[in-house]
Amino acid sequence: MGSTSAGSGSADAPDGPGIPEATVSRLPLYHRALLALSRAGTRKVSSEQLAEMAGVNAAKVRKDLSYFGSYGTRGVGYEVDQLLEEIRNDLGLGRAWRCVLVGVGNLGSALISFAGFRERGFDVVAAVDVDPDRVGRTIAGVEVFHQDELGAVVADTDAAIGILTTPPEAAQQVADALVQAGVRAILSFAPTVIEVPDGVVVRHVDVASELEILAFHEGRRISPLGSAG
Amino acid sequence: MGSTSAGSGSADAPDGPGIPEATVSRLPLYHRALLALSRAGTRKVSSEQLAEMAGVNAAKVRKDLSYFGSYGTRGVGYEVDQLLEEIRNDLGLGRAWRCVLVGVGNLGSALISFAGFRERGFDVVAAVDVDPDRVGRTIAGVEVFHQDELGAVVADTDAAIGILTTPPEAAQQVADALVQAGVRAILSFAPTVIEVPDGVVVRHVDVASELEILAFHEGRRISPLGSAG
DNA sequence: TGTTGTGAAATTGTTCACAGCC
DNA sequence: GGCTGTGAACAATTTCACAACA
Repeated sequence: MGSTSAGSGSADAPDGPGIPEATVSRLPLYHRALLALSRAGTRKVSSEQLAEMAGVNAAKVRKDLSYFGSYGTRGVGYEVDQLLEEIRNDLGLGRAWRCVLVGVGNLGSALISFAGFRERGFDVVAAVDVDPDRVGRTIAGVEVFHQDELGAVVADTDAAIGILTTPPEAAQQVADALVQAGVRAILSFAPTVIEVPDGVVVRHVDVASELEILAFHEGRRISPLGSAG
Repeated sequence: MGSTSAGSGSADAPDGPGIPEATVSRLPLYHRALLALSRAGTRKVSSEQLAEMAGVNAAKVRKDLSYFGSYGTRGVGYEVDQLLEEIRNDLGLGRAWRCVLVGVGNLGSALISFAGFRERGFDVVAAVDVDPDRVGRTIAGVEVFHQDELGAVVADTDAAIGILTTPPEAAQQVADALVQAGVRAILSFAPTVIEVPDGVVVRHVDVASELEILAFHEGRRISPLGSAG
């Protein structure tokens, strides 16, 4: 997951023989849990507790963490701040990540205003749109430029991540422009497939698909099917 | 899952020995592709073409579809409208799904206003919030009630799906209230683990986690690591 | 001929269970 | 005694490759 993923799913990652993708997708859960523990002043945590907080099981926690080395103490557990630091480093959260958002509609605006990003180290440093009514505005301190200037905006801000919140028809050409501008990580909310060159990572968030998956399960509950045709 | 996922992930599904979860998560992709083909007037499609449109490979398409029976013709391909109808039924999209949204902040408001839901058969029929300033308002035709009335709102609207867009601190108690009210499918945007009884399906959309996963890959590109400590 | 449907193989991910260590 | 780290067993998923068949 892709995913999945959240509904998620992603293109090939250029990581060679490194960390399993399933493990990578759980690192943010561990990170979040450790952050809460650290803020609460907790010093030690067992794989069992961490698993509970992350909503997975303890064996998975230990296996996942083992890919990064041995950070625990047998008979004791993990030192919260040390493990947090390790995962922060693995996730590359020691720095602030600059993001450019493309498509300032309802969702795009909401994402710009969403404080949770900055807290976690992701700064939306600029936005672009094609609509002249939106260009020139400032949303939550983020200036909106014209989409034609995307290349210059990426270059000026040195953004590493593109957030794609356009309608699906525009998504591919925006992705092309982002890649052209040097962006190699894209988070797309557009419900369409995006083709990118090797080395560029795309992750998808598709809310309607998530609802459809829920509907699938809900529909099964009501009429279990089993035989048809 | 990749993404997902983008970031996704879900609780146990109550489906018995039915369709693999990985297959279920791809049905919306096929649905979307088939819808586009149907609208374009295309009558037949091969697993190869469908795979291209859905961003997967052909073997996967054939295997996935085979769980639902034989809808293709050897040497020819699949009949677009017939397959579309089949997947519509499987996903339970023949009907409109009523959704209640909890938490009318930036994201919640944006989701209410997002027309894409209704197009795909998901109606947000009511919203609730704890903030007195928000209660009583109407957003894109959707009335906002007080969260204390959640049970009554669910009962009155007969909503089957809950959309959870509260801050993480409130997520668990809202989920409890939704379950209490009879909702058995929840789409949560809150970055926290949610516990629900067996039979209730939760899917998570966690945007910050998706960004962290992108950051992980991006960080690896720059400094491949390989040896530490 | 061209494409599906599907067993079998390969790969990836999860869980078990226990040796090793604090 | 308790908990990590991990090889081995198991399960899920993907991919291969080809027989079946319109």
